[in-house]
Amino acid sequence: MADQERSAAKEKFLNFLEQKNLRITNQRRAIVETVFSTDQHFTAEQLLEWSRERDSSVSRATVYRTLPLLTESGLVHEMDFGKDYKIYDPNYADHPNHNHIICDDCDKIVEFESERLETLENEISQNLGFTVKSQQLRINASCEDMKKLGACNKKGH
Amino acid sequence: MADQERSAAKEKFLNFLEQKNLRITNQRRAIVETVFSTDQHFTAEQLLEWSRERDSSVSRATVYRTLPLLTESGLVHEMDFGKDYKIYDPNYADHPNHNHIICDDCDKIVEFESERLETLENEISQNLGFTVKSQQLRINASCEDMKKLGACNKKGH
DNA sequence: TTGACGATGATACTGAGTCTCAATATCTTT
DNA sequence: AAAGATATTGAGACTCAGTATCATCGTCAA
Repeated sequence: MADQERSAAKEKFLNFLEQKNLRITNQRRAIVETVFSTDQHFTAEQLLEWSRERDSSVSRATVYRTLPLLTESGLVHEMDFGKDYKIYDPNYADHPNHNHIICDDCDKIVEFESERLETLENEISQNLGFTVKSQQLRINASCEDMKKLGACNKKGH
Repeated sequence: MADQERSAAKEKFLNFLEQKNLRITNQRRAIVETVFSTDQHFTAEQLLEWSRERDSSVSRATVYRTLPLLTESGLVHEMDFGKDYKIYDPNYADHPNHNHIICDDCDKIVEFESERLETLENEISQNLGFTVKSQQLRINASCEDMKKLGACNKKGH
């Protein structure tokens, strides 16, 4: 993500807070700066750790209170890959409706978008009497790298 | 699910246990009979409760130990809809690779299958250097029923 | 019947996420 | 700048699905 996109996202979130009559506190600033200074997916606990490096007063409660605001603003995407923790994507505004392929062997995550997929989803939903609000496609797969190395099956992890 | 399919699934699971040199205990029998006497999706806690109606000696630990065997056997499908508990589908052997539309307003869950979707998934994965092992598409939507009632937004739940 | 060992229930534990509440920070009004 | 209204905070208790432990029990083959 380019620098100007990062500060744009930060700006948008601060506006979002303002619109909702929510206050811009030092802790929220530290969290938001952390979120939009990386392209990586992260967990709530990681966000806590990183935010504390900027402002040691940031608490677990505040991180968990701020995450729903970030997703509500549309700038961050919450994902559940069936692990016992959620994963957040700070790069969401730039490519919404993207999906994930996860390599079961090496945990590599690749994102992709597909208009044909979206069209198909809308078509199927309409036939069943629904209107799509959001969707999440997860494909678990094995990747070429792993096949070249032989079936690794997480050995050595 | 027809009666003969139920007993077929039960039979298959008992064979599965035998093949793995695992023992057929009263508790496992109670759990398996519970699983294959319903078409409904269920949680682990529900399965515990229902199984105890058949055999009050069934413990939470045994239910949680048996669920991985049921999914490993391919007869039951484990699903994660982003809630803090998992949902199990005892009807999996009859229609694998099916997907779900969930009404955000009334929690209705509808299943569907689509060959076009499968084809598209394989195509996309191959282009990115992956081979599909499994997939899960979840569409969150609002259903016609809810729209007729006006935007309910979970009021009254 | 006996012995090997897989399976069991009770219960302690884990860990992500939520809730509570007294104290504090922010913003507005004056 | 001070005060008042109230949103926000951190610490820590709590929740709850799921896991681990361990002494005891049940199953099956010999």
